[in-house]
Amino acid sequence: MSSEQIVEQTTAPEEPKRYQPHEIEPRLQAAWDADPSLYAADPIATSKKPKYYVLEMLPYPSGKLHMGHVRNYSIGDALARYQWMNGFNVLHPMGWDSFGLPAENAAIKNNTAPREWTLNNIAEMRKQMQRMGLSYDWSREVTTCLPEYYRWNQWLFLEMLKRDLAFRRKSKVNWCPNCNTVLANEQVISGCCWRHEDTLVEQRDLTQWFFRITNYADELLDGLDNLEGWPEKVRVMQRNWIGRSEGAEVTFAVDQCTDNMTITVFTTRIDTIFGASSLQLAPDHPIVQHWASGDAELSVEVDKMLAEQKTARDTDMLGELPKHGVPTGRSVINPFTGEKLPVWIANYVLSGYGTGAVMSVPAHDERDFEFATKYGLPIKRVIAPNLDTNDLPLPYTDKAESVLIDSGEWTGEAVLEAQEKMSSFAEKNGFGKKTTTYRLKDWGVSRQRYWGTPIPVVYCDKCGMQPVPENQLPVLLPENVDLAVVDGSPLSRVPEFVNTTCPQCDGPARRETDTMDTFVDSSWYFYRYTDARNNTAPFASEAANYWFPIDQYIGGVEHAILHLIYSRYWTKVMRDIGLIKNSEPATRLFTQGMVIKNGAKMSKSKGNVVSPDDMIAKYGADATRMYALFAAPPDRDLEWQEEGVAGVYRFLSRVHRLTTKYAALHRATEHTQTLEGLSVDGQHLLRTLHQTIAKITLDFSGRWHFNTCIASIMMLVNEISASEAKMDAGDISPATIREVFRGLVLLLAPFAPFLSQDLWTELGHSGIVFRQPWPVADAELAREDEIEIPVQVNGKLVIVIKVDAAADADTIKAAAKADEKVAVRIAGKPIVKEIFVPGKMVNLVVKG
RNA sequence: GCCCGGAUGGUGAAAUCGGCAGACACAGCGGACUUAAAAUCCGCAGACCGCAAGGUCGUGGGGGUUCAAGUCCCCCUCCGGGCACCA
Repeated sequence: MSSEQIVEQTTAPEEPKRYQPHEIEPRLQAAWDADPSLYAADPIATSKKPKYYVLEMLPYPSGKLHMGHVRNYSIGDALARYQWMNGFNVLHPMGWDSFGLPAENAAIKNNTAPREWTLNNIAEMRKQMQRMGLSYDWSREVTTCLPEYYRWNQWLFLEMLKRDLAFRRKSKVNWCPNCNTVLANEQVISGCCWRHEDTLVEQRDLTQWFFRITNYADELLDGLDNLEGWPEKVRVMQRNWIGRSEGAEVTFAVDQCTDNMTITVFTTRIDTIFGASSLQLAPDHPIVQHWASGDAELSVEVDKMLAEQKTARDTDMLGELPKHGVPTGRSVINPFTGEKLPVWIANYVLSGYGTGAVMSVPAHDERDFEFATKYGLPIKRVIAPNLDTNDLPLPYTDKAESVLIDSGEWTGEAVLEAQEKMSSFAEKNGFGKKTTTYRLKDWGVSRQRYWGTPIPVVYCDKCGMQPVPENQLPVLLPENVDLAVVDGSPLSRVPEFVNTTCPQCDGPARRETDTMDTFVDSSWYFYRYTDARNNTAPFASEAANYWFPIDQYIGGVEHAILHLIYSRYWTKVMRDIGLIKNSEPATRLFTQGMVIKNGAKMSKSKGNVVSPDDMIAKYGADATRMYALFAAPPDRDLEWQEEGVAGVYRFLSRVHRLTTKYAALHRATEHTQTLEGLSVDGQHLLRTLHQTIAKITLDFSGRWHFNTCIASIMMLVNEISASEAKMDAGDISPATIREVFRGLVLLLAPFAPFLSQDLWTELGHSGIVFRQPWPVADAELAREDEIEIPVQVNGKLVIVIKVDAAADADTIKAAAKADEKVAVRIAGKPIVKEIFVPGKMVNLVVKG
């Protein structure tokens, strides 16, 4: 038996067109790929359409797409296609965040070059994205590890250097012994490296490059109030991260001190200063170091405390550390009262915040209270709800509607006013001022690793640090570098790279061998998309100003702090450099939920990873994408169930079968605007179509509950399916059938692009389905002429009656009372209230 | 400790403005088609009582507002996330 005979036997002749995504999808993708202009945005100069920039966060090219990517991109692609159909000039690009450690680690492990490994991964993932049918404009692809891109990192770095926004400083830095490099504060999670959750981060003293993000702390914070299109959650996280705290600095003179030594504290409660009973220093406060150097006993105590703080910080237990301290034997003078206060060293005071010194007011601070109780320090009440009620339990920390007591000339003042007046008083008298502190620290960007952007400066013994002149950019990352993990940057072991000449004096000089944090790359990549092939500037301002801000940015909430705060910062810097006009990168941000399996995030270690490739191989790209949108609303976590994908596949098969069945009829029927003389069944079908259009259109405009959009399309298809006999019998006009299938295919286009394109052609239409106008819901056709009204008696449902949609209240109430079941329940009982909600329900309240 | 989310059938979920709880699917059960199976199609399906008609209960728990509460208010439990001796 030949194989052809087998095919003949298994292919039922009456069903010649089965849904075959593996035939449709690659065929259409090949056709789309052959036309690179298909998804390219219109040129700025000629486009008359309004612009729409939709962007999904660019991935790290690990080699394979995971389900999180699939979900992220399915959301963005549905939106991009929808906006295209709504007549927007859509920019929907994609790129690769391709510098970073995994390439180096893979290179060490497999003995390949990071560049080769990365570019291979990119090629592989691009293929996967294309197989998924994502509508990216590949002519704008951005690959951050290529010199065409990273030279502009260097250029921007030099611009920041000119403006003193990039600077070098010796400081304590976070060091991951596993990555063998420095980490930014944002990359330290619970004392551990963000890439190595079980590796404790060490503190090292190194000279590092920083970006002055703190210059923009206020703008970054205040700007959040206007980002109404961002999730509140992200805004709160950024507010916490920036951590602005308004208060005052007060300087205390050290008592009996010959060299006029002072200690400055930061406090948000200067109003409580009359209740201060001691001054507490962080164990690593400079003055403590100074005193300890001449006091062996104190030195031992301080070292112990420091070790204890470090351990607690590493294990994320800083807050639980029992409070303790040691007296220094010295005192300071409270400048407000002239009182002598003992100076202690306390383990709950942190050097990294404020001034590393606090005044201790036990009566009005939980921590100070605990400390003072333990060591028997005086607890003096200076704040009360009012002058008469002054015996509430301590510590009393309320600020609002409280007044000062026993506070000299400020007694009786309200707390908030007293804070203003007392800071001014301190300032006038030279021992303090109003001030603001931030949790946000400057962004350390030096990395002692190979696979990143070289920092474009050189060091000359004669001329010092010199920026690389612009015409010498890019500083190319050398190839064939030994990546062995030992101290120091791998670049420092490449003499051809290190040894250069000073741009100032032409004498011998050494290049900077650190590379930039990869978050620099992703801080501005979305501007590059607007003019991706520009080789004389990072991008033309004209292009960026046309496209920006991004209308909709979509990505995971895990970037709420890192990427999303850095890129807001760069936007402000680039604005101040004069490159762009916008102050925020994106007006709307959407953070999609995680993809989980068996209740846990998919991960190799849990063995619950579902491969997108497998899903596409089994069910096709359309079914896989559509399931990702159908299984849960996009902002919630999504439990991946393969049976669900199979269900969507079956649904698409039904769509395919029905549409192809009526395709010939569709092709033979002229489009007619007049839909008069419709049969009841035809009317019904059209009504469902237009209700579905209305529902989906509404959802795209706000809620994005694509799961219910797809459910409504399923209902439409169920109804078409139920009308099959009537369509076949001629009870529904060809014009109606034509309308319904045409509408169905258009509605499906954002969710199942391949099938809709295939069916669009099958229906006899030419061209690209995503260039068709989005269907408009006709309110008249969508209107129900008969509605169902639930009738309640005393709030309990009795029956649902059908009434004319236009019926008035009295008619409906009468119909309700006339119903047998209702009549039985209200018989002989006085009706005390009749509630009628138009179009919704009737409730008869009876007595007894 | 503080700040965000969340909790609804066997499962994913729906109910957009306080108005029929469980749409749409998945899994399940029954049936049709088939020699048989797959595929497909039709039907059933919150729980409990009942042969049925029907009734009672039901959106994490407790209270409240209302003619009417998954939805609003108060208190509590659990789960997820973020922040945290931040002075």
